[in-house]
Parts: sequence; structure tokens; C-alpha cells
Amino acid sequence: MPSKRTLPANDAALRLDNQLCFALYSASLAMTKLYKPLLEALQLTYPQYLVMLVLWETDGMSVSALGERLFLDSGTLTPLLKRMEASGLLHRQRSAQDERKVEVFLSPEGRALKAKAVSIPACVVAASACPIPELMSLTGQIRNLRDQISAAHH
Amino acid sequence: MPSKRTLPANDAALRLDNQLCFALYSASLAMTKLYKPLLEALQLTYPQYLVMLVLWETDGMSVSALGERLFLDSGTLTPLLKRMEASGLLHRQRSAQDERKVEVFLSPEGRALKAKAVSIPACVVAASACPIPELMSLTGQIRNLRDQISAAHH
DNA sequence: TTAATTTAAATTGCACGCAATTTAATTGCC
DNA sequence: GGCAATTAAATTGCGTGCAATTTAAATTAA
Repeated sequence: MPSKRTLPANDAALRLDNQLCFALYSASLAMTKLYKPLLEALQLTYPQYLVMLVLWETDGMSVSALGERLFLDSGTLTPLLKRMEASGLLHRQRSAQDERKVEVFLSPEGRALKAKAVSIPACVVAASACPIPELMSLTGQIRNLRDQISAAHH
Repeated sequence: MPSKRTLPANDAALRLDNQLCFALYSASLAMTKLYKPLLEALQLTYPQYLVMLVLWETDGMSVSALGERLFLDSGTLTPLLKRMEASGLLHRQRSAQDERKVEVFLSPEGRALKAKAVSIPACVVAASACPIPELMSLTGQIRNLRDQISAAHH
């Protein structure tokens, strides 16, 4: 039994492998590495793939709407979208209604790329070696956690 | 009921909010934002905090051992450790036994910083608004997933 | 033992993320 | 209408991540 002078609880609380944050961080990095070879065929980086997922759902979104969906700001998105425009996947266009806004539209090539992406989710599921219901449950739990901690700092 | 010409399953499979990868990615970014004000008091970035967690557990690790623990390589760690050395938290020293290796040692200031860090985990738990057993379970599940997909690409 | 291979860090180059600032357009308020 | 406040992108600067290469040390093989 620990003496009153020691801080046993803190030692466990600061242990790397007990950190939820590190589990998330390292899992997210591992996920990016898993996607890399899958996305190479599409000439996309992982954040660019996320942008494509959004645009395949809703074409013509503004930069800020895209940012809200992906939790990224214009400092990240502007140069990323410029690179995607340069590679011919989309084009950016000032909104006529509100000239402050820039709307992002898929090119025919960008739209067509979806066909090459449909096989990716199954590869990721296979690599996880985890039953689909568990993956769905885990996804939901992590999403809830994200929303909770996002709300926490307003 | 969907026609045979449509691809209904793929649409769901490519939906952003169904992606485990995006849940992890966005949760990890949100976590980093949550830590930022907490770490400002310690003058640490989030990856630097992870290095401190490792060194508080095991001082004197080599760069490669640190990298294995954190899933980071020397391309990331070398400049990061140089910045931490410049701010006086640690020093780097060629191993006498094997001159290829560089060992990382905490300075007295670095060791002392642990006292300021002990309050952080409780803040994070509070922000998550989630019972500790659930957090522990979630951490374990995410760790398992990470290990599984890390193993998957060798 | 020397030469080839392997291993460990460091370096280079590029793509994020994000804080902070700037520029431009719109909205609110009088 | 006119001016301040707000909003949207872009820009700047910095700290990661990581692939690819380089340098140097240690190990293995011939």
C-alpha cells in the first residue's frame, strides 16, 4: 500500500498507454498510413480524400461549410484546395450572391474518381479485422467523444 | 428498393460520417485543441507532451526507442527534440556503447515539469463528460484497432 | 580483416493544421 | 445613406508527420 507521501494515482494517470488522447493520436496516424497506398491510385492525400468525400455528398460547398464539416479552417483548406484545383479535381469560384464566399465544385474528373474510391472502405474494414457492427459502434462512440470535447471548449 | 443499376451500399460506405478514419482523425484534432490551453502553462506542444510522458516513465531512451513508443520516426523526432533541448527540458547525447544512437535525458527542469502536468488528465476526463470505465474501455478498443491496422501493413 | 550490409540519426522537401493577421465584402446600426 | 462591426478567404509563420536520401557507425560475410 502506498505511503501518504507518494502520488500513485498520478503516475497511472500520466502513463502514456492510459491516455485516450494518445490512443486516438496514434490510431489516427496508423489509419493515415493504412490509407496511403490505397489513395496513391487516386493521386490523393488523406485530407484531400476527406474533401472528396464531402464533395461527393454535396457539390458546390463554400470553403467555410467544408471547414465546418471537416473541422478545418481556411488556413488549412485554402492551400489544400488550390493543390486539388491544380490537379484538376475541382474548381473554386466566388459566389455571385456573396462575394466573400468561395464555392468549390467538382470537375468531371473529380466526380468520376468516386468510382475508383468505392473499393476503399472494404479494404479498411478488412485491415481492421473487426466485425462491422463493432466498427460502427466504435465510430459512433468516437464521434460522440469528439462532439463532446469540441463543445467543451466552445 | 434500389435498382440493380445503382450502387446503394457504396454511397453509405463513402459517407463521411460513417468513416471510422474520420471519426479518429477529427477526434484526434479536437483532442489536440483541448490540450492546447492546458499545455500552454507548461510551454509544450501536444507531441512534445507525449515525449515528456515517455521520458517521465523511462528517462534516457534512444531516439529510435522513443519513436517506437510514439509511432514516430527520426524525421519527426529529431527537430522536435532539438526544440525541446533548446527550451531546456532535455539534452541529447551520443551513446558511448553505440555511437549511432542518441540518448535523450530529462533536465532537472524537465523532471520537475511533471508536477505541473499531474492535473491535466482530470481536466481531459472532465471535458469528455464520460464515466472513467467507459473512457478506459474506449481507450483499449482504439489501442487494439491501432495495433491491428499497424500490423496489417507489416 | 576487409568489404558489403545493416542500422541509427540527421537532413531535405512537401503537405498538412492552426494561430494570428490581412483584405475584402456584407450586415447592422444610427 | 454612412460607418462600425462582422464575416469569409487568403496569407504568414511555425510545428509537426513522413518519404527519401545522406552520413556515420556497427555488424555480418567472405
